[in-house]
Amino acid sequence: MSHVAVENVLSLDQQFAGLDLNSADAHGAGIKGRYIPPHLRNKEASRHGYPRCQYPAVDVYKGYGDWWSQRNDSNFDSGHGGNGYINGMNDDHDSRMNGYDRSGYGSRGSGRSDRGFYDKDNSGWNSGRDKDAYSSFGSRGDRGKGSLFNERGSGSRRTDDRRQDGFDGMGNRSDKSGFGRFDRGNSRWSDDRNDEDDWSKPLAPNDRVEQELFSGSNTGINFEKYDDIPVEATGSNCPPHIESFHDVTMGEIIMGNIQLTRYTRPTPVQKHAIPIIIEKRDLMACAQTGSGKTAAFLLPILSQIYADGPGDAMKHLQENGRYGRRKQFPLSLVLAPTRELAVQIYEEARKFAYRSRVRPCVVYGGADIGQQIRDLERGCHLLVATPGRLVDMMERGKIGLDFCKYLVLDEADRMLDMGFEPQIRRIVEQDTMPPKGVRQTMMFSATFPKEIQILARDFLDEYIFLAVGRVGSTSENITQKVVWVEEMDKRSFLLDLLNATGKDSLTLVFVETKKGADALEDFLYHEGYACTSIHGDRSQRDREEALHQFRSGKSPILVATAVAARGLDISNVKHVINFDLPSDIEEYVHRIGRTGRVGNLGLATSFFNEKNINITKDLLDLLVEAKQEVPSWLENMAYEQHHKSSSRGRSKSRFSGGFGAKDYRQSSGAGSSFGSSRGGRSSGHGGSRGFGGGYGGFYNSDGYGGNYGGSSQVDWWGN
DNA sequence: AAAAAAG
Repeated sequence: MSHVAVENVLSLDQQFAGLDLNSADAHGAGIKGRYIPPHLRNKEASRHGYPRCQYPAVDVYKGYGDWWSQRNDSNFDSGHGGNGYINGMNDDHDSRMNGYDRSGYGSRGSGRSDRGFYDKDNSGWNSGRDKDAYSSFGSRGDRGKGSLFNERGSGSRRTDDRRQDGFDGMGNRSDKSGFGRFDRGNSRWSDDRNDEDDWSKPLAPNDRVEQELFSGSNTGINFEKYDDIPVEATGSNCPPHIESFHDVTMGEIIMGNIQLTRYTRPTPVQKHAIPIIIEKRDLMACAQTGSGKTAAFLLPILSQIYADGPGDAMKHLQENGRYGRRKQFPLSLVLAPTRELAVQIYEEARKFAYRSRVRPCVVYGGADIGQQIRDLERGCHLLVATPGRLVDMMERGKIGLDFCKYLVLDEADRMLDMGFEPQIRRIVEQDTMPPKGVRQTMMFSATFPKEIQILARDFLDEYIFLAVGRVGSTSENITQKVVWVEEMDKRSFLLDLLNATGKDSLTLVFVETKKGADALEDFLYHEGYACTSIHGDRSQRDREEALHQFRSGKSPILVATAVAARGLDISNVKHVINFDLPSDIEEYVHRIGRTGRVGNLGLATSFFNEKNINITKDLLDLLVEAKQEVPSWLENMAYEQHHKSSSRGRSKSRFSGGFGAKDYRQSSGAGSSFGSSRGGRSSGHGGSRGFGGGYGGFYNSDGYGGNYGGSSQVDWWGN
């Protein structure tokens, strides 16, 4: 999770100009001619070195564009979709930097990592030079504690009230002087007491750690884009949302670390979730991918832990003397569905725990448990875990949840679905964790099917339901494309997409099976592409290495299964390709959410064919809601499907319904029932309905795509 | 029938 607020309000077009999607036709789109599938082209080129962009001009995106732009409304043509996308895919040169300049990012100079845009020197907090600023700041915090933290738990404090007690000054503290401004003389708390139970004061800074934690790049962001998103917050006495991190009291440690992460403004979900959590309310929160959910729970939870101190857990440890270390009693538990996501949340927690007494830990399967145990024994106050390894740790007596006051289910709908629910109940209900109502429970996800919401209530008490945007909707910062591609054509088409992608962009390719991931990675590798893959059958070491190679750009193409669909925050993912579409719409939402994060723009291309009929309607609805272009064939298919079988709503029967691919093709393959809603585009269209207009036209022109109807040799799951 | 998550 990374985000930084940007002052500029950028239109979508402007943002596109700032991405790699902008450069003028380079070598990609110039030549129009017969389409030659990549594997029939100059194979020699791919043998030597790096074939990307070396292929003769391929007009894929031109075709793509024709097809997209033949919509009647012209705003698509002139807007971001038409030119930006099509041209941009061909090459990227250095359009990003130019784009930044053009769109008001000029002051950032070198683009993403340049800090000139921000406060160059984030006050005494940053460098640690100004220790005085610190202790004085500490005293201010304690003043707050006297009038504020003692009230904790007394019920209905309003955020407004809390701002009266001396914390207002933080509101303007964006400059260096801010940190040192507070009464240096008043140090009776911070210096004299030196109380280990007072966790609200920052520990000494550490340049090395600070460098490690905060040197990571931060991408630009445009929150304003989200500002008109409808927000639904239901539940009794819902606390008012905040507009600034300073509108609520989170204490000096959190505020300092917010500065270090260069977050300047809360995202919409943070604006709403933070005060709710600070008020100790249970929460079920739904917010779009890439909208800052992780910080939305980490900030208020950690701030409460800092304010309240270790409490019972520490007493317990003390009473158990040196043996107390053997079993750790975290104050907060965050559960995540994949190991890599757990690690990512842990890394984020480390940032906000910097200079605090809170020690975050992470445990997950596939890694050396002895090492994890040793790390736990050094102290664990906030634990991030995947369920299986946590249960293991609990059964080994290494973790006790007796004092766990804060429970977070990240990707909550996944954590409560069939595969995980028993383990979650084992952890939350059948052990020593405080019951709901005593602990505070928070759930976050971008998707939250109704039936899972109902299930989730088992774990919540008097909760607030928060939805930022419609539940399950996608960010409008993601341009979504759906293309009809038969199984046999997928690889060829994928190569075209990859060849048209800028070298600096990361492309994430999703497949449905582990086997498929291996096969596709192998194929791409032999075609000379720098790619890697991640799936659940690979060793944990390999998984983490693959993710690292991808993140760092050494392997700008990552082939992945569902393991990478949720939560992973990888900057610079410009393109998500659903080589295989998933079978449910939630998975789709999460997958494409790996791009277009925190105000950046992204592109998602999905290969659709007769195997994906089960997702037709949900996909259509999603595209419409996200204001995306909808291929007419998809509309027609949804229509057909609707009238073929009575509506089953969104049921679990994703694979049932007696609506097989074969049936479908018989009923519509001739094209007649597929009467194109755009009429005039029918020449050369008959046998290529799937490609929709322009694309199909050229794709079929050399006969290559003529066999579009041919079924692949493999069955539904590739076996 | 798949992926994921303990070993």
